[in-house]
Amino acid sequence: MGGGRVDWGSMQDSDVAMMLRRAGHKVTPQRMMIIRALRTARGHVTAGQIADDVRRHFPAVDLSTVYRTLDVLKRMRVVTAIDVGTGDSMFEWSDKEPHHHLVCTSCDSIENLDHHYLEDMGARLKAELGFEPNLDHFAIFGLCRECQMDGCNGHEA
Amino acid sequence: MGGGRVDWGSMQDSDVAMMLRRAGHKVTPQRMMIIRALRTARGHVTAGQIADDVRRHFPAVDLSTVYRTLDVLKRMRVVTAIDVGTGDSMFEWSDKEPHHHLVCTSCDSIENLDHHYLEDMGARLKAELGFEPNLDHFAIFGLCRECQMDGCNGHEA
DNA sequence: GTTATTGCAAAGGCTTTGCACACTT
DNA sequence: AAGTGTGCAAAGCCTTTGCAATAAC
Repeated sequence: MGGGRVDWGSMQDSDVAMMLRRAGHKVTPQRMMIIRALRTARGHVTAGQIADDVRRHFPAVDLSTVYRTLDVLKRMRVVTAIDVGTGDSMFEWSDKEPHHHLVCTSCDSIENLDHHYLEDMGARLKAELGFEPNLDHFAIFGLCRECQMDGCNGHEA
Repeated sequence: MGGGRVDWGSMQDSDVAMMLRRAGHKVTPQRMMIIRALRTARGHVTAGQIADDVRRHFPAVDLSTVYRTLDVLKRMRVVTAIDVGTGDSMFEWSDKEPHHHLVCTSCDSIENLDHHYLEDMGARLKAELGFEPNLDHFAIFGLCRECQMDGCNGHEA
């Protein structure tokens, strides 16, 4: 039972550093900058985007360091990974309410979706099927309002 | 407006061949065997599994041919691709009712989920947010009944 | 001083692409 | 005959891993 969701909303860098140490990890400049990149990103970012961001201040950071740090943060449950099928994973700092993503398959935009849209379904899965869904992060594909208007729903081929 | 879902349920190989031709594609033994592999698979298969299956009768088939054929079939909308985050895509012949997948993150089992579990949510997304979801295929992650029992919900780290 | 972490480089897995030859139409 | 489809090989992309040097504890 994973237990409660912590509110990291007002967390400071020093708090994150302490969490790292308490989890038995070391606090390095690279890690702090990766964390900062995640926290200042307005949403989901790829590992490559994090690396690019960090390199503006710290040019030598390697992608492998980013991936390894993301691994640590995922295990600490302060970062969530979502896979929207674009080939690369997207990562997000989990300081927000549980929420989900509406991915437009035409323009690749991603909007957030409030958790309550999935709650009913989740309850039914558990009650009727015995399946305990992990609804922390969910991606729903389709067409956003604009792309429906544009008629860019091409009958390809 | 993709339009209605055709019932391919009782389709025969010759029907598929005709569809290919009508879509301007050529009917080759490789394609027919790939199609057969997809149709006889009891669920979702990876490109590699299709290749292995086809090679039992036709050893020279290349993975690139499988991928290219899957592309054709996807555009003809007789095959659906789902991404369950395992790194490789899974493909499925779309001769069934729209349905979804419950993916157990502990034992990697995949059960099907009837469409009606998602219908309500889909309607709300459209009505309240203007987002037209594509609910043809959906993957929901979580723990199946057995893995909840086993307590293999490890607090990793 | 110990131990974890980094950067570099290389490998890994899945998928895509270029090209000449073969096959379907 | 015309044109698509195939196999082969190579490349592409994201991600992971091995290793010696480095930095945090």
